Amino acid sequence: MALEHAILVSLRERSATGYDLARRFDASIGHFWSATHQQIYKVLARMEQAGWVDVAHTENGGRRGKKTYSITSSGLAELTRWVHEPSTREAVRSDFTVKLRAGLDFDAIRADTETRLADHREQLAAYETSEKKFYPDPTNLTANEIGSWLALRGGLSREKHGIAWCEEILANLPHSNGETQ
Amino acid sequence: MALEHAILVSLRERSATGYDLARRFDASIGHFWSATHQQIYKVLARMEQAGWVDVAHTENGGRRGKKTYSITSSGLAELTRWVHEPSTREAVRSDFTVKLRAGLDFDAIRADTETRLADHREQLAAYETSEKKFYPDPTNLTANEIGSWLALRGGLSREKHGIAWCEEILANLPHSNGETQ
DNA sequence: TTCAGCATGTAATATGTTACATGATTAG
DNA sequence: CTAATCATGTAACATATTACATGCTGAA
Repeated sequence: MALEHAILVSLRERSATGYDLARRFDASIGHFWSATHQQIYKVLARMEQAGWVDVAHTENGGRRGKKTYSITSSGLAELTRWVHEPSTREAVRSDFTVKLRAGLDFDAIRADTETRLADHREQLAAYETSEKKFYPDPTNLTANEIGSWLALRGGLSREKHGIAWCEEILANLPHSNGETQ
Repeated sequence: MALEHAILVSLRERSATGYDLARRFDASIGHFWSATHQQIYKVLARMEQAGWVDVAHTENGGRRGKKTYSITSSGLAELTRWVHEPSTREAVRSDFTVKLRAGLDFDAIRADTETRLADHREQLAAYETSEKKFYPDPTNLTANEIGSWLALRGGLSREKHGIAWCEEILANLPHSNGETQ
């Protein structure tokens, strides 16, 4: 139910094509909501029907024109309504933890954990760079910036937790030859 | 793709009916993989077709008998195969963060954050109780227990991160009267 | 001219949620 | 007898993934 709302948040920052949105979902917004371009196009069509977004067509001779979407007042009203709903608990689905819990091949888990640890470190470094670049003085933010900064802080915290957990796993996992039953 | 595998892990610990599994997914396994009974029944039927589980019917005069599922050697082979696959990055989908990023009504976000903070604290306390009860001496675990203990440690870490982030939000969120644009 | 990036989508499939439905057993 | 828990499912709908498909533009 929330891809719509993530798109509205993004369009409120700047109008965009479906393609632009897909790129944003690969980068900034993707840090807390993931979506593919196929899903985005489907949802945009639905949102247009609902009147939450307007479309500006750019005809360019060729067959298919570019479509630039922007948020309408009705879209903003919907976003505001939704922000007032208490948020649902996120469903936890971690296949990594299922694998860990299986206790079936600690060498495979170890390798997997090392990959994840490297990922987390890379992501943490990217967030730290973003924070320095966009929020060098967090004591002095506009109302608009605070939400984005706190979202970024959540990402930083999440990666740090992920790193600490991976390190704990690596420190405690015994070595094995395949099955450990 | 992993509900099957979460079920296999659970059945490997002890055979169960769909109903039993649903309860486990509300409790222990649910801490890292959530599923409803409807979804579990659908997937169990598919797993039976695939030969990953066996069914023992308990006829009890009445119309519908109880079905007790247990893992087969083929199911264990599949689980082992899957554990060796590198795990996929979990798709992040946090509607709370989308709301935060929207920057639209900090009082609503504050209330939401307080609810989440209370949830996280409750969950952390539950994990801490579990740890004391089931793993009083973590330096002395069997191979089988280590995976479960590390999964629990991940839960503890996740809740601690959640608490710290909520506290940071509450400390930094300004007060507002509705729209803050 | 070829390849990367821009730009839009359809189709098939998989997965998950919500609402609805049934009936047995057990504890108060 | 009545309510909770045990136990199994169907149906409709919503959401997301994967594979496929098309065509333009600009740089090397």
